[in-house]
Amino acid sequence: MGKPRSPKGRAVEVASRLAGEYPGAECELTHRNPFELLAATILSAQCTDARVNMVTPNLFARYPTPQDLANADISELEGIIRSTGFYQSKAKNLIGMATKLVHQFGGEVPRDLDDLTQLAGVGRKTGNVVRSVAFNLPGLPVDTHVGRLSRRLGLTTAEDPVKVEHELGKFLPPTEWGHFSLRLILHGRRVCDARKPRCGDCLLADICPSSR
DNA sequence: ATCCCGAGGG
DNA sequence: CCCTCTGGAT
Repeated sequence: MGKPRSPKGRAVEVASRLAGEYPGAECELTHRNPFELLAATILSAQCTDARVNMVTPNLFARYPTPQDLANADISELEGIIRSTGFYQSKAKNLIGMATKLVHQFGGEVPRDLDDLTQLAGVGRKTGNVVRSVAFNLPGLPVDTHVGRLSRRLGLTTAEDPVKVEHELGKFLPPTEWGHFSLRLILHGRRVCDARKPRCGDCLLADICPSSR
């Protein structure tokens, strides 16, 4: 098969190869329900999944339901999530998120992206994670990895994550968005590192404009 | 010094 | 558009 020359052609080829390499790519944030995933994803801002997974067992044990989290003592909550960074704003956001869940969404995590992004601490990336992972609905989370790899691979030139999301979305069917995002993240962590990409070990090197 | 599954506020 | 928020790992 010839080298894809267009961004769309490359995107389709990248998606196909990554699906072969990481067939069972899953969200690595520990969670048992949509509420826990939502909380874990809020904590994941500028923080590794591994670090989030170190605090969430305590968090979920202490605040099992939106009602419990809505009533949390903010100092105690800050202590539990402190090591994930940005802990003051994250604590405030978790309480605000849970409060809105209780009072405006009947204690349930909404599925609509516009509803999700109304919640404190929930932006487009977090909303799309919850939609795609918890509800198996169309959602293309663009985090730092997805943005970086998409640009290196020549799938987009946009820096704005929302623009990246919309450009990538045109290249693939909505049913594949979630897995594509997960696989780019996994590949970004294992091979296409932000500081020292290991192009020699990359299965995409022959179609990557940035490979050296 | 730079990066990690960002989001809110000015 | 910019800035700020934060700890931990490399």
